[in-house]
Amino acid sequence: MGRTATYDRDAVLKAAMELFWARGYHTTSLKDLERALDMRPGSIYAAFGSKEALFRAALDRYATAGRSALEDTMAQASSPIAGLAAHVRMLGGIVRAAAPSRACMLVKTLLETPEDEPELRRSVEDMMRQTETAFAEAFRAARDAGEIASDADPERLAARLQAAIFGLRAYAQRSDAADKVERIAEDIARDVEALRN
Amino acid sequence: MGRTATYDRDAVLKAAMELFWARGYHTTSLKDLERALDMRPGSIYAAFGSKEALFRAALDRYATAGRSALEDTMAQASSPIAGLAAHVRMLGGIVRAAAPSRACMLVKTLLETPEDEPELRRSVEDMMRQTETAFAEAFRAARDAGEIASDADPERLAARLQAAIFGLRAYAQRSDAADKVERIAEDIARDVEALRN
DNA sequence: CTTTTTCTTGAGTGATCGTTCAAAAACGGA
DNA sequence: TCCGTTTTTGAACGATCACTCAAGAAAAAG
Repeated sequence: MGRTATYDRDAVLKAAMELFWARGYHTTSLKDLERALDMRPGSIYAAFGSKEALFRAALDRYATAGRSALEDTMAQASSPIAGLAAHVRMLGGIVRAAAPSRACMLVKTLLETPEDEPELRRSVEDMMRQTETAFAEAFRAARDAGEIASDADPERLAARLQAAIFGLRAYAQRSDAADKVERIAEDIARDVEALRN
Repeated sequence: MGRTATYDRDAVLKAAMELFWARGYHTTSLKDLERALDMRPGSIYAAFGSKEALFRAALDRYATAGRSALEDTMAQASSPIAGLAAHVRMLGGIVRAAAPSRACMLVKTLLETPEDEPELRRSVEDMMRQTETAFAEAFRAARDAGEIASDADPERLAARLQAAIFGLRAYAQRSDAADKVERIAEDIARDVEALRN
């Protein structure tokens, strides 16, 4: 059956994701990837096809992990609003965590992707929309359960929350933001909770 | 006195700013700049020294223009809070305006600058701090004038507002965000106004 | 007009980019 | 052990990167 691969595909994808998340797409060279993945160019191309395809796979892994983290938080929470608030507070902890970057990889990609890369652009926006839709569903559930006002607009609240999170995490990228980020996250979380009847 | 330069330095800087703002630092090549500035590499290097130096000059121009726009808005407003709210609403109009990008150039730069470019990073963060300080001064003036609560924390409010604006403009970079951005801006503006006594 | 000074031009530099591919290495099956 | 298959390796490729500099062009000074 031929030689068996020596690498763990998911571990490699994770390493690629962490490197791309930290450095962005254009500032990450194949040399950087060879080092981080401990693979030679031929193997990388046999496994993933191209730098851009690898990036997309890494980005997809990032978005999927983020969504499942949100799902877990929501499942553990006592109510939709409590879940969303807990999610925001968790994000406020990024300044203490040792993550590759404090900014969101989707936002970083959106901002560094000019309009001449339409496929990548569309992928990123799709992934953002999926998370925003999850927010909207939570707000809708909260409304239907009577937790928030019956005339609340789930889509509008979801867009606002996503924009607030984008800002929180972009702000967190500043090296002098450590103490302020948790306060901002707390403020956003309380705004969400303030929607309650 | 020798040959006189054929270009207008400020017009060139403006064109460079617009190109860098739209495409980011790493995705803008010298070929792109030659086209946008209508200058050959020798002239560009004689005038600005390096691609990075030109970028920094363009970034500085961007930040200065943004600050003076804020000052103008504040000067025209009937009160500090009214000025800040007007500023946010003006930013909500970026989706209709024909700007090089809807995202903030400072945020784009912060997110695409890895930690191995410390000087550029520090410049960007300094410029962000200047704007945040302007926000804080407005909130302090509002507090001292009795427009908002006497126990309000100007620095905290300023950090929160800046994060909200970062998020608004990052969100606005999405191609499907047109109708939502103005609503989000309106929400942020009303939050600012809601601080009033 | 001639000289002097400054600016502009654009071909060319070495380095690095993403990518390819022939050869070598490592496995399973017979 | 030998074969067939698959993976890994790393040198090499053309393209492009930021950047340089000798030569030409244009202005001011004499």
